[in-house]
Amino acid sequence: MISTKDKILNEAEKLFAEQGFAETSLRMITAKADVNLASVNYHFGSKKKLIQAVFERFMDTITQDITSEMDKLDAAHGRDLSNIQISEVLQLLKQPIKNLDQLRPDGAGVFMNLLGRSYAETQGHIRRFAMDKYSQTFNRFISYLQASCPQSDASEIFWRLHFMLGSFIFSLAGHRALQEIAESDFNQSVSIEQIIDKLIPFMTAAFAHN
Amino acid sequence: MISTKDKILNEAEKLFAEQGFAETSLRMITAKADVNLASVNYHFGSKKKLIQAVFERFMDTITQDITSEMDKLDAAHGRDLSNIQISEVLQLLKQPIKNLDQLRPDGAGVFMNLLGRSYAETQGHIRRFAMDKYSQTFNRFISYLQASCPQSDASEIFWRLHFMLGSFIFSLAGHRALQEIAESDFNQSVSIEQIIDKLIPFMTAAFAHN
DNA sequence: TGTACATCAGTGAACGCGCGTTCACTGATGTAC
DNA sequence: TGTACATCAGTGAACGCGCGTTCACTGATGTAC
Repeated sequence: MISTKDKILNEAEKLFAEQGFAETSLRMITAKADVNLASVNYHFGSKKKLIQAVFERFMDTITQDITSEMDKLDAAHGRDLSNIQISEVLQLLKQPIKNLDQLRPDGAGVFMNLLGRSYAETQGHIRRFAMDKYSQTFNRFISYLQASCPQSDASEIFWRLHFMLGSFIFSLAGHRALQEIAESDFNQSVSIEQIIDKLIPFMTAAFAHN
Repeated sequence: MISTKDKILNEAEKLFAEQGFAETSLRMITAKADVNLASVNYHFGSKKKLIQAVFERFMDTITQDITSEMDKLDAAHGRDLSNIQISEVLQLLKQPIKNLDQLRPDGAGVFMNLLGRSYAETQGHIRRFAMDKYSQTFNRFISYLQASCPQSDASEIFWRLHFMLGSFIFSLAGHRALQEIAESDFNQSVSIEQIIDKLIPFMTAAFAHN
């Protein structure tokens, strides 16, 4: 039996991604989840904390997967990362994103939507919380990026990483609209995986320049 | 004297960009603009139409500027676009974005914020309206991109353009947060123009690959 | 094994509040004859 | 030039509605002695 808490989390996740945090009311969530309205405040305390819990569940999964991919990379290079390739570093993101997509229906799209909305948030309280909790994984990933781009200094890597983040969030969060256009204009049906497979070489070339 | 209608537009623009559409109430806007609450519905009909008007004012400006940059490019190449460079095509975006920034305080950030929020919108009604009204400029820009990337077919250009859009929107809409991090972590103060100057070569390299 | 009490998961109804919108109205300016 | 009427820009107050949150309560399960 799926618990009331998880029922709420599951429906909240979908609705937040589809409509945004402010546009989704607790009444919508509890109606879809078929639970009592007051149970949200019972289990989570407030709407704000529910948003954070939804975000955290996704982030925990993906950081774990990214960490295990980084461990694999370490093993493959025998801890000597001096001749690591950017393509390898970016490629490491693929499986974790694909896993998200299998974890739940349209998981990758939902997560990227959530991530984008969290960044757009007024007082960035999710961003700050994420920086705290996930900084270790984040910084480790940056160190691989630096190892593979010896020509770029730390600040340059920082900017490029965020340019890349923008592309990933924007094109995966809005993948449905893009897929529809690709379908109608070019008669071409493209999966999430294929989008990632276009994104990674595109970003690899961008990181490699200079 | 600045008209009531413009006072509303000016304040709405700022508040929408800072907090989002749903989070900004007509009462906040009219209080800041120092006009009567009912005047929003008098001049615009509804909150939804006000959002559209704010968006349109920015889009009209930037499409006009982009068009005139494209005219310049035509003139420089004597209408023969066969050996046009990607760097030229992307560079053409710089001045229009800079103009936005001078048009109003933090104009570029505000506009990119609005653009991002419009894309995230539930039923994409702004996206559809924009496609209609600005498709001519949009398609013309795509044709330059295609001329400069003869190795890529139309669908490939389409995907790359949206990857780029994501980077621009994400990093300019969130430029303040990024600037703060760059300041504190690298002791480096970066202007909007400098961000664009990092973005353009980054994207140029990405477009050029294959 | 039985009783008493505590904790947990959940519920139904109500709370006050801020929201977008509407409406009847005012006063200034423009137009027709 | 004067009068009548129409249009325009704006206003103050109220409308009903949906929101997040709270509260007193229930019933099941767990724990202590």
